[in-house]
Amino acid sequence: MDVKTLCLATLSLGDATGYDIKKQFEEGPFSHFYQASFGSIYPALGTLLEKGLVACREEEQVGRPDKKIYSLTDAGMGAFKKALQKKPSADKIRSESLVMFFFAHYMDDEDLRDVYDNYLNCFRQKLEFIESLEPESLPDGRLFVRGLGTASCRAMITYMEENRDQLFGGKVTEQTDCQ
Amino acid sequence: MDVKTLCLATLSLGDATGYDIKKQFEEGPFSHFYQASFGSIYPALGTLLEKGLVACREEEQVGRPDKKIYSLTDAGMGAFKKALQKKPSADKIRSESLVMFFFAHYMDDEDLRDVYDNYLNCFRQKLEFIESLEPESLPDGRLFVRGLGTASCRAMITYMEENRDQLFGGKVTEQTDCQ
DNA sequence: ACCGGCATGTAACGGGTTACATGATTTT
DNA sequence: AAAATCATGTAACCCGTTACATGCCGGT
Repeated sequence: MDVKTLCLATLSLGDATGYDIKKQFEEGPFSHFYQASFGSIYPALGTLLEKGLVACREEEQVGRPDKKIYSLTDAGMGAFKKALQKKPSADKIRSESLVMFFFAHYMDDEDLRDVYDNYLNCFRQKLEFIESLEPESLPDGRLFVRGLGTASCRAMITYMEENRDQLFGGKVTEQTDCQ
Repeated sequence: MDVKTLCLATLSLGDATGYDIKKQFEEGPFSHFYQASFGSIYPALGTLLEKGLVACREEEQVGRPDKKIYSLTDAGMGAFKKALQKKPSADKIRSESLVMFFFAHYMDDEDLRDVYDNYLNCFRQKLEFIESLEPESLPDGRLFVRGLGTASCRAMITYMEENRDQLFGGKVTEQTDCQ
């Protein structure tokens, strides 16, 4: 699933500019399982426009480039639904933090503690964010994804909190409360 | 963290050929959080050899190319430890299945059920595999990673089983037991 | 005075995947 | 007879990130 398809997906939730789409990738409900940068989004929107899968209306602005508001065409919606029919590929995960935990014995205690604190914090923030999405307003699929997100974040947080000592190999390490 | 570093990581667990390393990426304990193909591994090993970070001894074989068994040099171990000191980047996740659940309302029930069954199965298999690694023989870090893996797999499986109906929007759908 | 947010875009670069080329041996 | 496993490697390609270019406005 490439950025083009993800743009269609985002636009199915409402009209948006390239800038908006980028923001949705880093702050919106997709942020957990997908990300993309300007360098891929703008060209993608251009291609989609050529193919007639999105429409574009320009809104003049003073002092900054005209806003190009994209919206999904019927053809675009069709293309998106078609993309959803393909067998999904397996999840692709790359976690440098897990690699570091895996090789914890080669690391300084201080570095390891930083990685641990940071990683735990990530999940706490992610959880907080996901929970901030009001469940009442979500359609079934999004509710399900929300539930999966909270469930797995909670599991990670709980395990990390309960097994902190295991990672630091029984050595007595001071808590890093501040920071 | 690029393939070169991951090759060093793999070799720190024992000598291996390019072919072995590939297998470890798809079957070994890394498979959950990293993957790589021949097209990246062989060139990576070549570069590492040039830089003196790995050594290579050849073993003649009949009927197939000579086996090139790589091992980590002291310099290689040093480079790997250095790589572990860098601040890890955030996890990168791409899950087409989650995108599909998110947009479940645009999908056929049959396709959706396939995606659901498949995804659930993935986690069951992953869990089974992780649990097959004997905890006694693992150093602390690997034990911790193993624990995180089981915890998050269990959470996903449980949530999916308990909320199956939610995804299918209350519609009565027959179980797909066989297949 | 400077930084962050808004807003678009391009070009260079990096990195990895896919597919190809080769070929014996074992399993189905 | 076909497919999978073992074993290496290359080249074309895809896709995406990073960095750059431009420029105003509002807040600190």
